Amino acid sequence: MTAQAGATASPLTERQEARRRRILQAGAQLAGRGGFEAVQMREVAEAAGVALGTLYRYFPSKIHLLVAVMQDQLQRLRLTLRRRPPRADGAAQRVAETLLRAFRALQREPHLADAMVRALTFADRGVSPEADAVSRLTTEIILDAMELEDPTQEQLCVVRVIEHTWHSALITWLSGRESIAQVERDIETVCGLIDLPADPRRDALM
Amino acid sequence: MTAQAGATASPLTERQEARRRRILQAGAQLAGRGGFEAVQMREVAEAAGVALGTLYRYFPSKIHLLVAVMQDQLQRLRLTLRRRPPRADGAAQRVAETLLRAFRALQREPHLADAMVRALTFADRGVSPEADAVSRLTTEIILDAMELEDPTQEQLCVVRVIEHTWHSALITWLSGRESIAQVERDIETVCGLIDLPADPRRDALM
DNA sequence: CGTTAATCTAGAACAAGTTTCACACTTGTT
DNA sequence: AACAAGTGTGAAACTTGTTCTAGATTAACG
Repeated sequence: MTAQAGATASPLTERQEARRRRILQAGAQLAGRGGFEAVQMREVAEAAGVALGTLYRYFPSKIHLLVAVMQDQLQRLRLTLRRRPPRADGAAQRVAETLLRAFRALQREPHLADAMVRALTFADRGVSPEADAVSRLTTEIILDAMELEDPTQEQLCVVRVIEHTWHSALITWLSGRESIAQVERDIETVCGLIDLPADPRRDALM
Repeated sequence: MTAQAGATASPLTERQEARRRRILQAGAQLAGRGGFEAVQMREVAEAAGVALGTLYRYFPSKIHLLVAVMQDQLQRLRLTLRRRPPRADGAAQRVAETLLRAFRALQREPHLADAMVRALTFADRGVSPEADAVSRLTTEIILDAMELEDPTQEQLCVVRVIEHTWHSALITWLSGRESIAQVERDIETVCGLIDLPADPRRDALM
């Protein structure tokens, strides 16, 4: 349990910030070729110019490292989306467009996608905080697309289901069990939940 | 690539069938305590009374083994469901009831669930056929609950999305990021897709 | 039976994630 | 400047999945 894990820990000197960034970059680069298994901790350490022990001080496991890479990529995606938001009408359309755009981006780097998504779904309780950060980021990206200020419980639940579908569809695509077209249709299908007419329980909770 | 992998390979003698069964049982038992990481191949081999090399001849990796365990459990679940099918009215309700029942069963063996689900989502292209078998079984269980003879493309797509949600929700529950109640609501929410009227084409997304 | 191929066993060896240790380097404090 | 605490380094060790090898056992077949 190192201190750096949380965002609120000791503020990291400049050199440390640089090291962290070099490590993330090395990880992403190795992941970009070869995927999950090509990210070998010894190689990451060497490529980043740090000792193995140092790598483990910054990221206590390979999973932590790759989840952090994913967080990084998601933040980047979010900026891109802020600059060029989806313009379709209807929340469902905009969410679908957003995820399909993200999917297309991942198709350009399938190995990187493999490493990140496999790490995320393999993460166990020890990586909860970091995996949760990724989940929150994803949620925010979807809520941004919905242009929703104050989501209800039901809406949050729908967003969760969309996220589930997103992650699991990526997994099946990456493992060659589902085609790109199928993933796209899955995404469109699950986005249909957004427009689902109110069911009885909704009134009670609003 | 051993021959036994496919179901159509050489028919396995009685002793071999018994060995295979001992291995699966040993795997399930170790998984039942300790989860994924407690399933150590040396221990599985010892508990099953076979040499390590033999274990690897029957199951070419730990992932293969655990996916096979999952297949076994799913077949068992299916028999149970055949004997006592869900009786709610409405396909959506019956599917939800089925999955909630399965979820409750998994809650009784969370470690086993952990091992199986983690193995399934971690499976890469090399385990495609086996993972696909699990997927087909799950699909059939859901279709059984829907009491559907001849599913349309759209219905199959909805079933896929339900499966995605099911797997990913289990993952988040197992890693402590989502509560039992949330998983239950996710399942009920995604089952809402079943009753959704077939929607008009929309492919002008970019 | 005897032979031959396949299978099984025991155990060593290898690979990659993780831990540990002894030592050097920074950094903040007085 | 001196020192204490924390941080980084390099290398070795440890763990567990996986592979390999040499010999014993089994099964199939003449």
